[in-house]
Amino acid sequence: MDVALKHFAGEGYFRTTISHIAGHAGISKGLMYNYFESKEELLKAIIHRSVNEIYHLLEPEKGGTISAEEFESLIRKIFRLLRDKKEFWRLLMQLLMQQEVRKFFLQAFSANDTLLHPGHEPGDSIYPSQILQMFTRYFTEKRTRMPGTYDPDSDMEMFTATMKGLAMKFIYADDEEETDEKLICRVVEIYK
Amino acid sequence: MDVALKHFAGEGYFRTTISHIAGHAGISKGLMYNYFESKEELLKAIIHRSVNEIYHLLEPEKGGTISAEEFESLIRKIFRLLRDKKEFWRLLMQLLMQQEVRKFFLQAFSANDTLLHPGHEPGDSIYPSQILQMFTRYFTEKRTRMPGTYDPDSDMEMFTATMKGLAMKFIYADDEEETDEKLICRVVEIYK
Amino acid sequence: MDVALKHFAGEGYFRTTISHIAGHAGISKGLMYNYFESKEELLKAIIHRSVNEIYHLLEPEKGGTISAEEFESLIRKIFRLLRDKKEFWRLLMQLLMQQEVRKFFLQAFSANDTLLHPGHEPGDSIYPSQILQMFTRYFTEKRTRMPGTYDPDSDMEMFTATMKGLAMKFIYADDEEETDEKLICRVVEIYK
Amino acid sequence: MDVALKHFAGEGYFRTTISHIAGHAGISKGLMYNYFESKEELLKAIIHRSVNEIYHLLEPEKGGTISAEEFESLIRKIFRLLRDKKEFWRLLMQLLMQQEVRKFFLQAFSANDTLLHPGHEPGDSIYPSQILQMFTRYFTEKRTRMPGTYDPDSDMEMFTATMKGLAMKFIYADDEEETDEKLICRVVEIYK
DNA sequence: GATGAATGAGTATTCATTCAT
DNA sequence: CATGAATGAATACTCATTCAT
Repeated sequence: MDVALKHFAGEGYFRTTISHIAGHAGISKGLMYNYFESKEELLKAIIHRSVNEIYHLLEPEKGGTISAEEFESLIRKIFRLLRDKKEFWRLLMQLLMQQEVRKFFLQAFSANDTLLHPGHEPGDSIYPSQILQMFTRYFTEKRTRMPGTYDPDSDMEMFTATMKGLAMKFIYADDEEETDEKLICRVVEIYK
Repeated sequence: MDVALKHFAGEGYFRTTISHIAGHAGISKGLMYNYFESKEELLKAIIHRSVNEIYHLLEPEKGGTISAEEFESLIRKIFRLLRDKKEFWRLLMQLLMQQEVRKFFLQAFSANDTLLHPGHEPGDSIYPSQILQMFTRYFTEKRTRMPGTYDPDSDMEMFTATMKGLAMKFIYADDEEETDEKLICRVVEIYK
Repeated sequence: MDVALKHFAGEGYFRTTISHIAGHAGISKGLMYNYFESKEELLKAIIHRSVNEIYHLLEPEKGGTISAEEFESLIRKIFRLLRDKKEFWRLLMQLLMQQEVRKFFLQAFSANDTLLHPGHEPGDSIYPSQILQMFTRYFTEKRTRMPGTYDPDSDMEMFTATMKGLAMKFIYADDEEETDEKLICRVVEIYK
Repeated sequence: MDVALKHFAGEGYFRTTISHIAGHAGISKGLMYNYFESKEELLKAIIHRSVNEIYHLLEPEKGGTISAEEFESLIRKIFRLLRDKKEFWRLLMQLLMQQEVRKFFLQAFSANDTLLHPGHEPGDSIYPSQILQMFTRYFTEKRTRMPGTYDPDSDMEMFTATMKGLAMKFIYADDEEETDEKLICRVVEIYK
């Protein structure tokens, strides 16, 4: 699965052949099919695993509202996740480029879905949408601290966009730059 | 080329077959090869065309420094470009998901390259990097207006990230939302 | 289709590879897939064709009751069909050895089915069951000619069995024996 | 072997995988190869066993000529055999659909062959051809009882065909019908 | 005896590409 | 300009068979 993820992320799911993966993994083509019923099943298994890991790491964030400190720590956690699972995010981005897949994920995104929540009881785990709601709530409550013309919706949108842009930057950075720290600080500074 | 772009963008370059394109375009498979030497040539032709169109639209922006008004109009131009060429950007994003392609574009990005500058004499046209340099210059000069702790580099990074995030949002929006205006205003407001 | 039928009938559907058929037909493997979507589709096309031919030959037999002369001519027609389409019958027998296929054909046998009646309007063509019914009627009416202990049901069963046994003999006869004439005469003599 | 026979007979020898048999037999794939050298060996073992059983049941019939009573009892024995070993006959039929196999069996049929006479000394056991010869003799001698135009050869052929047809009927009957009795009586009545 | 991980030759199928017409 | 028949290399997948444990 590690070898497969690496190649799926690098060359793309379709361009990567089972033979190629098997070869690089040091096993035979046939053995691949002892473990995974098909190429697609292999892909799903990889996604399952990564999604599971990510959810376990984000699980503590569950719960309701967050303080400014928690906001900062959550953002740092997210960026760490982007770095540590670079290959998975690259694969995911690539898959999301396909209309069909995009639709599927959009649907699975907010609901209790077995693909995104494998092995969990409904209600047990954290959903992507929960993270988003947390931020929405955070910006809404921020208004009480910052009266005046402050607009939570607009802030949420800008924050989301900036996070996405930075995510792209981090995911596709080839080297292990340390300069990101400044950017993370900047995000926290602006949106905290 | 229109039909091809549509399907490349929607289902992906690899999943789209020449037969499929020909069928939807109402011509025979064979005729495709009268116009384009190969599937890859077709892809390049599509990219050429779109890049050309985009460069023509951005050409006036060439030249040195820009005023605050020009900054706003440039941003609006960019967002218009994202909207109008949605399918091309989707295709481009998808291609950039492949390491190999990414490397190629990264190299072609800053230099005078035939792929990105087809039919143009070297020096004739605008380069992606020129647009970026323009923004860099804009934020550097902004310091003269905003003395104090203002950091141009950091602003440039945040601006770039936000723009990327918004670009993603606009490119993959399925419907023709009009609500974007508020976001564009916000960007201008923050970074102008 | 002729080459395919020959090999399907001889070596069996599963043991016959597409490559083998293509090779013997003097065309490439790929071209096979221009004509038939899959191996199974090829099989179906072959069956369609033969079934069609057979139905056209039996069509005049349609209609209600038959005289003793018609009985004899029908039997002769059937034996001619067995001889002329030997390969098709071998293929069919072979397919019917599979439970699954047997079930399918049993169902399609008595009803208006597109597999067995391709290109025909419902009611237009003759059904296998119609031939059987014809014989049943024939034996029933025979009682009026042969009063006493004569049992039409039993005669029908014995006749059917004998016909099946002779069919097997004819279908799997390797050489073109002419000695069959005597047997056909015997059947007519006994059951007429 | 029982499990294998069942699946070979139902789905076909080629479509039945070793894994499938092993799984249904509750043992591992590997263990199969401790017992049988190959899939083909397994097939042969199954045939050996069944052929042996059948021969043991028919052994008493050996010897020269038979009376009318023995004729009837032999026929009943044959039908019982068809019923009791349904699955084996289905498998055999299926194998005989292949030219190659047909040739092989045709040759083994009349001679002393290890496949058909496993564990027996030459001359020890009964051969299929002996049964046929017995019937031939029976019909020949019948002429002494029925002088006139009676033709033993023709009777033998019709009898064989009818038996084959009935055999097919019995082998492929899904349910355990009891109505066959009437048919058996009819055969005896006609050919005795 | 028993397992199941491992192999590799084989098979159906796809699809970009060519080319005679 | 236009067609579509034809090709063949590539690819996912299957399955009988082996073998270390």
